Amino acid sequence: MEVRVRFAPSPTGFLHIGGVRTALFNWLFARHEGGKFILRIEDTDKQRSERRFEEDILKNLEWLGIDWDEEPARQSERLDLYEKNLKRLFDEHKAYYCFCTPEELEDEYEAQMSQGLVPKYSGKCRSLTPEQVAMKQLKTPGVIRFKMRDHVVSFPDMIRGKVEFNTALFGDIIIAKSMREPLYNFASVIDDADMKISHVIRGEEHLSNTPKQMMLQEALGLPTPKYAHLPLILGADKKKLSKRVLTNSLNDYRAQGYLPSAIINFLMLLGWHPSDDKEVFTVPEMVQAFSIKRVQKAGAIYNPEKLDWFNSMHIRALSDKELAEYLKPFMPEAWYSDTNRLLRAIAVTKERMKSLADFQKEAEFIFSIADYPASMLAWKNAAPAKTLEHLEHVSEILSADNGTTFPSEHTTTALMEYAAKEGRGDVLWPLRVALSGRENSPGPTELLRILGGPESIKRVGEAIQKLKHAL
RNA sequence: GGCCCUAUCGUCUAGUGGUAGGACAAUGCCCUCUCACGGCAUAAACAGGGGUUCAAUUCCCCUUGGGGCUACCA
Repeated sequence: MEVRVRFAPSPTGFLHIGGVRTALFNWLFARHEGGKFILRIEDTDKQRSERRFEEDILKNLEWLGIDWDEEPARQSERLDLYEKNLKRLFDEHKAYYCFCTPEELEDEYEAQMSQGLVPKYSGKCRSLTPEQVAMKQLKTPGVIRFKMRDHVVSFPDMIRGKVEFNTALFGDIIIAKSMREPLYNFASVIDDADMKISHVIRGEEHLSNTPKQMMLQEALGLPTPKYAHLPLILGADKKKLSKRVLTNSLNDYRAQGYLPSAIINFLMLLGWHPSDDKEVFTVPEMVQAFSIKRVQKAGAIYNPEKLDWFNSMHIRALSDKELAEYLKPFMPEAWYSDTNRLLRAIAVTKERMKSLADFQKEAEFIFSIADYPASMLAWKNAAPAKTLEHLEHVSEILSADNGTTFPSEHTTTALMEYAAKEGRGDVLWPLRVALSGRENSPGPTELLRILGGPESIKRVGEAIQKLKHAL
């Protein structure tokens, strides 16, 4: 049997972390098995569905590298199919119209609860068909219910093992608002069958929908796919990361400088673990290693610090050139004009970045030095006059450099010998501050290499002037 | 309330019928002119109670904790 899975988001909000995780596990499963990954937009809720959210979902999946097979389907464009199946249910007396008002239902439920019963719809208007409804010309819109057969449904969940529900506790569920307004449980069942979905991999919040959907499958003579219910991703408060909250949108992660592969790597390890202790994966390695057997059962709390770590690991795994491409939106255009200088800047800041957004502040001084106080040039309690003397000597060494690449080995050696003689801190600290204008920066030799001879000599000269003014 | 799922360091987790390993975070030391990186080290967990067993973190039951569902959302 061909493996066909689907990701079926409802476009009622921006793509968020939880959605990505569901999509990811489906995608990894499909790619690992050599199957198909189908995208289905579940936009039956006309009030809340918006086209911009759908576009956001597609755009971000694409950005993450989660690619789909076949043209994405939209449920709002498949109403004929649902209507056909709804008619069939009516013909076979398995569905009926219900005109109870919410108030009536609430009264009924309360009465049941007061008797210690489980509240459920009793099915008092069980026989109305669409024709009768049309004839009656009722004013209230009504809903379509499915006659739930009392039955103990049990199914093997690929992650949890055997799961059992008693459908007698559900009552007759509402499957549509009208013949052309299907609801989730119904539309989803029809589509999974129509699209020949072999495995339904979804969040645990759907676990209790499964028996309802299986009863619908039974009533319509449709096959039952295999089910796998993923543990939920929880926030620090242990509540599920809700799609209705606007935080955790992928757009935010993208804007904050997270790499797609880092997000995917992080999410994969949230609820899944390989058989060894490997943690940092490339995407092909993830596809290769994934197995649904090793998915966790309990919910996992989302830990942003570990995401940062994955991001820094994935940033380092990139070549300088690749990183430059990713960095493009995170730097002023001017920085991009000198490719060689940019690449050198990236090389030296690469392992200092937790996110792409860090690049600008880490590399800023390379492109233009900020003003700094003369006092910053002195190492610890060194006398300004002494610091000046060191810098002047360093300037002489640098100016004498006539090698092809700066700094030449001769220059470096001279510098280090001088530093060894006069005290490393006393010489290297002022040089480094002169070159970077900052208390914290990469080392002086690295800086000389990034900046090149003329710029280095210029900056040291400026530092000397600063000291002279201060004296 | 009912139904269902679930339970190893703070967090993500490995693991086995013979008392626990990794990672992130934290702390300390080393490297070092600073920061970052790196290296080394420390602290840190089997929710509780019953069984089964020579032996239980591991198997079973109960309790407790956490979560999900209980929509004319998905």
